[in-house]
Amino acid sequence: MKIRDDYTCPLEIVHDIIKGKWKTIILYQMKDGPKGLAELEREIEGINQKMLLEQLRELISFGLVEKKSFEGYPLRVEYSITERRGRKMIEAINIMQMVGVDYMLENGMTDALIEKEVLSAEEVERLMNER
Amino acid sequence: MKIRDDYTCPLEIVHDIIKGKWKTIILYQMKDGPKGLAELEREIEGINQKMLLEQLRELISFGLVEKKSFEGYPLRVEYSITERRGRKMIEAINIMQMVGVDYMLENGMTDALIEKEVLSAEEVERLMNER
DNA sequence: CCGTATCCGATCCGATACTG
DNA sequence: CAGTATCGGATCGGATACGG
Repeated sequence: MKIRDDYTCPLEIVHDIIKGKWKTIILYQMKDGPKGLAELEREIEGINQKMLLEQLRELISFGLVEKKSFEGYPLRVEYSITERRGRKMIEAINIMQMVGVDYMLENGMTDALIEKEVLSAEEVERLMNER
Repeated sequence: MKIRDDYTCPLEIVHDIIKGKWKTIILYQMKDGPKGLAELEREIEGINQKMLLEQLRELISFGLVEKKSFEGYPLRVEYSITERRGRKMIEAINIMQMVGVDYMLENGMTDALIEKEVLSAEEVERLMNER
């Protein structure tokens, strides 16, 4: 990943930070605590190891994720959100999650939300009534 | 832009909604009121008309932007943030803007922030002290 | 379980030319 | 001022194979 030095505005940097299909999802998955690599790969539907490592490396280089390695076997590595910038980005991702949910509610994708356990049937019900 | 129907989570949709180099910047530029096309093109450094129209079309199709055309000459069109989903996304973008600023402060890009009038010299000073 | 390397099609995006 | 069409290089992302 090339780090440029001619950014014209902060949002251009943020785009570099979270661009790609997986970055926000990876961050969101780590919001409740450190995760191992295999764990992330299991929990994120459709990702493969190459993409996961690639994106994690970039997130680390931008100071949103920290990596901690443990010696000995079995090998263990923990990836986690950084306290300052990572946490802040999670705030934004939480809002974006709401926007995505809103879109899904509007477009009759409620079943998917319940199946994937993003929301309970009751929560979907409540949100639909609020709209 | 292809609209898929097999999204596995809300954030995957959001990624489709704001992906690309320009979407967040375009939205941010409209946060204080409707904008014409030429106006946006002038204010967003580095964008060209083709990209602008392309991205606006996608933002409209996802319900984040509205377009209003006026009859007669000179031609006039207004693009604006939608009240529900667009406004919500602006909340997230505001936070992302802060993350970008934080990154710039940490990496000695303060001059750029002041030059582009993102922040005043005083605000930069204050934020640097907070860190 | 963790990480690296390569290949290759899909897409993104910038330049440019043209219309109402 | 607003919008469309096309072309080609750069980048992205999925599959797959291999090494610590």
